[in-house]
Amino acid sequence: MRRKVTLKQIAKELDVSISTVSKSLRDSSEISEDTRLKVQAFAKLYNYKPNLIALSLKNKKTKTIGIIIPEIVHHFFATVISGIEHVANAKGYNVIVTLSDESFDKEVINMEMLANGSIDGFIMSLSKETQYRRDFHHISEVINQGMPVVMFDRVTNDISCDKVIIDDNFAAYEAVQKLIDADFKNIALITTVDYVSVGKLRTDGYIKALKTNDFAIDPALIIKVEDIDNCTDQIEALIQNNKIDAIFAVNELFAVTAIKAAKNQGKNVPEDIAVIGFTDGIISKYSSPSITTVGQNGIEMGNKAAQMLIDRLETELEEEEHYKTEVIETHLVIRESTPTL
Amino acid sequence: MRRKVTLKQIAKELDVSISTVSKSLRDSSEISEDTRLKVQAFAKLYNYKPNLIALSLKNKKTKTIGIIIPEIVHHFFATVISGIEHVANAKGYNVIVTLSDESFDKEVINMEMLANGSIDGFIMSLSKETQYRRDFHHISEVINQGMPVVMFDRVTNDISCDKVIIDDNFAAYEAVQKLIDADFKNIALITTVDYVSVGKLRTDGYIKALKTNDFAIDPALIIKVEDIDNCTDQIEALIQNNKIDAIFAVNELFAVTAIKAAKNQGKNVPEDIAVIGFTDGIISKYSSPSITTVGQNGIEMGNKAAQMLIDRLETELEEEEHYKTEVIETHLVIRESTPTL
DNA sequence: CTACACAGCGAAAACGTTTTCGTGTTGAAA
DNA sequence: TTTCAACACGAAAACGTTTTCGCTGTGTAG
Repeated sequence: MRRKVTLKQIAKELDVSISTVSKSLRDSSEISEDTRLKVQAFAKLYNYKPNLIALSLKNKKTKTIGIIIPEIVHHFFATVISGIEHVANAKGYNVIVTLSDESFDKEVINMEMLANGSIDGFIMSLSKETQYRRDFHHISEVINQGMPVVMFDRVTNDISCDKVIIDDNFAAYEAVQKLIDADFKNIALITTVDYVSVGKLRTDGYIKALKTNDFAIDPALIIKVEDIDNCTDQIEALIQNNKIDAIFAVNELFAVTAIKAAKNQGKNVPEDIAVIGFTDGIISKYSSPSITTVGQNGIEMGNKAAQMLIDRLETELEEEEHYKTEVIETHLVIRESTPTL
Repeated sequence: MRRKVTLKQIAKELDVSISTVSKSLRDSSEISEDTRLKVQAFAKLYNYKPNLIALSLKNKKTKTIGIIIPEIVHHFFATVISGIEHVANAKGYNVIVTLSDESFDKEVINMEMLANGSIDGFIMSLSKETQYRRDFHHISEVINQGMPVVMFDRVTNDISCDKVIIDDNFAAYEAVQKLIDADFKNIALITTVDYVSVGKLRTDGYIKALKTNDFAIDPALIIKVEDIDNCTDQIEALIQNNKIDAIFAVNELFAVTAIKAAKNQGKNVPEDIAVIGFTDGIISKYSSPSITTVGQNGIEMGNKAAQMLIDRLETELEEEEHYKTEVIETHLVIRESTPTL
């Protein structure tokens, strides 16, 4: 077992000083060609690689980005990580991932953990509980210490920092408008509880679309799901309502569950009920019928977020503040769960 | 902007030595209660937290686990990460995730990157290209430097280290046997190219089941998909074969694609063709019909892998070698794509 | 009164780098 | 022969910790 070799060991072996070794490896002109080549050869032989921890300590830069997301098993978050990782890697950064499990406490703990030197900046999406409690002190604290933060998707106005979002409200509005244009009259909404920021925004978009077209808002056509893991009953109950000819769901899961519920009740999608979902993930693509949905490009969000964070890290000169909010374009992905619109 | 406070600053402020501050904060008995309380109060006020990078350098332990996987947008890998992250977190470890994108070079680069001090040990699953080239020097090198490695799912016999796998061969065998028991006679196989280790093992399991039951191996019933992103045509062609009454697919994607292809050709699942897939992910659950599949518990694999790695890290005393291979139980998840078996 | 134990604290090394600032040697110019 | 520049290298500081060891002063026992 050959343990990793250090500058000190090379120095000792070649009977020169540590400085000489370091300089040789960095091709400093201070060192004679003789010594330089000798050192480099030796270093190559022993496969010397600088210790990144030591470098981090010295440079006060870790070249590492910390990510905090609610869940990694959600396809959308996985795509965002993928997006972040790719641009980070291209720029020489690593990525530490931690999960909040939608819990405020875990979010705080992980954040404090990473803030103590492990990373140069954060990219994060708020946990449900954090959004519910509206307690963001951990985030402002980190920002106050001079560590940049980029928030994506689930963001808050209470913190000023760089953000990457989609226009949830408008995207929902557009989707519902499509349904209205296709002459659907009784469009139901399956959404989340209001404190989930994106859920609320999408709900607002739905309402806006109805109002714009002078449709009445019928509470019987709207359900707000509390527990996403047990939404089936609630959704089945909704679909009992025979008035409904279309459904807008604020995520894939609600959409596919609605389709299954409809089938169970002998209703065909899209003939009897049209369905539009939100998020173009695995489910929408492989469901039968496949689901028309609002595509939010997770990869692109990740790319953008990483880009913004790294930009801020590498220009850190001045311009604190002057935060930007990037809006990623969405687009309706037309599939089989809607008739040709 | 209040930057993070260090021992040195506290020492200066209170006019004591750095050692005194450090000892006070660690409740050393060397320090008088007076000084101790004074220091602790000050530290709390300024929210002192030790710099983890400095600690890592000093202790030669980072309390961080490096993960290298081919892709994060695969649900299975996401669940494994989730499993790893949870036990790692519970034990005070962080998790760095890097992606190989199925590329040998990226796998090597990321591995070397992380090996230079950033982490205490690896958990990894081989990229396709690495499996194809059978070049594992980067891994043996890391192990040689005394850094423990745990491989999961896509492993190789060429490297001896701790491993977490499922019994792919047996699981496939069992699944196919179920189909045979249910009196299916012409069972097709949709698998990957042979160098993908788990694909090969599952293929072998299929063949074993057929042979055990004195079924002929019909090459016309077996396809090996090269490009997973463009498997549709190949699969549709297979299903043209009207002999086929059942299909065993080595992953979810092949299974769902087969079902769609069957539908397109007017064949009903499971009435005309039964389908069993592999991996119990999102697709199997939400597809219509939902898919009977071999469940491999990613969370559990992640848990186990993290457990094994941390065990090895924290007993590092001796017992190099003595590597274990843990086999995680699989189970057939019965759903709608097979008739009641 | 002497010796000694012990409490309380600080200096310094160590982890592995990079970089600034000397310092000694050589050769050439004056 | 003296002076000075250039060259080649080393010492040491710095990043932020923890820990070992040594030092000083006080109090107590002999």
